[in-house]
Amino acid sequence: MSEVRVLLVDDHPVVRAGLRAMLTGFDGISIAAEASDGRAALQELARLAALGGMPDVVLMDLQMGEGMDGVTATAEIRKLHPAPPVLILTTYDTDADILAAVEAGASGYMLKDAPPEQLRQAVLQAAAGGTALAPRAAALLMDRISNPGTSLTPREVQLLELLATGLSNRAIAKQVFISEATVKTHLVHIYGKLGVDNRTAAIAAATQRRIIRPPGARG
Amino acid sequence: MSEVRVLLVDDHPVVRAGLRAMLTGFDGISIAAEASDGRAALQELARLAALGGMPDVVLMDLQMGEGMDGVTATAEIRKLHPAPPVLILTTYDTDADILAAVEAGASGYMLKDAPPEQLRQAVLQAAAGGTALAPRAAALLMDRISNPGTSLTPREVQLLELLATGLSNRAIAKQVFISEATVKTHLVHIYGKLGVDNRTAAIAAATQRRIIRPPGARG
DNA sequence: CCCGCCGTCAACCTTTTGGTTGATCCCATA
DNA sequence: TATGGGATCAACCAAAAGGTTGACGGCGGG
Repeated sequence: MSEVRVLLVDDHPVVRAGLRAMLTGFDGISIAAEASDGRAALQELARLAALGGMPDVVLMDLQMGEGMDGVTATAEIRKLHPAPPVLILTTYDTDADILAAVEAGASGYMLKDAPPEQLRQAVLQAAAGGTALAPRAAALLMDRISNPGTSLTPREVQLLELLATGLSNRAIAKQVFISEATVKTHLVHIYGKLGVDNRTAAIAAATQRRIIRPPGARG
Repeated sequence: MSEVRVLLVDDHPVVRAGLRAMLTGFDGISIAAEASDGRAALQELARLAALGGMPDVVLMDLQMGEGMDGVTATAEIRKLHPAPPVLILTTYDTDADILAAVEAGASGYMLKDAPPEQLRQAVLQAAAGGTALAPRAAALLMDRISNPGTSLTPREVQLLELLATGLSNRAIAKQVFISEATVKTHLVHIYGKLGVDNRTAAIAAATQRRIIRPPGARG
């Protein structure tokens, strides 16, 4: 059987060098190409496809500074190409990241602090059409199917976004043409659903869960 | 002249592999040892010191999961050993991170997305007793000496970070062992400097200006 | 040596939030 | 049609935050 060819996607040269060194050190794995963000990854895939040398697996970081992020890139790949499974390799294992990646169609979710051997297994697994999940990712998905979970309504998310810009209740009320009382009612509901008891904690929680974007987020 | 010997400190095997591959690829740089967190780094230094083979520079990540973080480790190194300069190599370039690192006695502050050549220069620079700063870090420090009055003090930045996690004034006070009155005083100063009049707006402004990381940006 | 900034704290007052109860209207759907 | 959830609002009270004034010790630069 031929080698498993990997497309590396990570914005840090250092990390790409590390993955290249680590993966090429394994039998049966080689690097097909590298990209520094999601858009570059799509271009690489198009280029490789034209050459008839589609990679067997895409190893993708989630957070990528300025460029297209990993979730978007994963969704794009899934939309455009049937072929290469996407294996997420990232630093964080928060619910939001894991769920977003899985929803985007990732075949696996691994953490960068995983030992090399686990990484090798995951790459081979994904290339073979299987899935590879870090323990916490697996646990989360199991938990999610048993607990549907109370989610925020669109209106609540909207208020949360305004909240995060630093507006007072009165200012929010004016902005969306409702009374201050209604704003407070919404906020109480939001706090309850997020499990917090004040507005700053709500912003922190909502940002963490990617319900809203961080104030001043770029891209 | 002999080689510059580097102690790598990063919790990710992949990143260490990348740095090792990259740095050993340069003439005049070699890896003395590696450590996966601050405590391990201190132990490595003690071991190397006993062998009479102190490294010429410590290349340290700031965020290190479970173990001792990079700022603490840097401060410890500065306290215990006169010798090896510490060069920070990290993902974020917010004021908070930069200030904390410089205060802890770091000789430089570089970002992981820096091109290899810049990294090489920085390592050599630091090893030679100089400093190496990423553009944003340099700009920040310049700004602080030219207009001292308008920028936030380290203490204020620290409170701002706690603020962004959703803590109440009382909780912040307990966290940093000061009175609630002092917290309020600091907040008033912060609001003034940021041109806002409440805590959520302060978080939004500080995030936008990259004084602090977005609430819930992990790592 | 003195002045200014930083960090600390207290007392006081006003404004904003948080939390509760209860109510109306609309809309979907069981 | 009945039931429930979402969105809206009011009144009320308690708690927290915002704002002001004043004060004190330390430390560094002029």
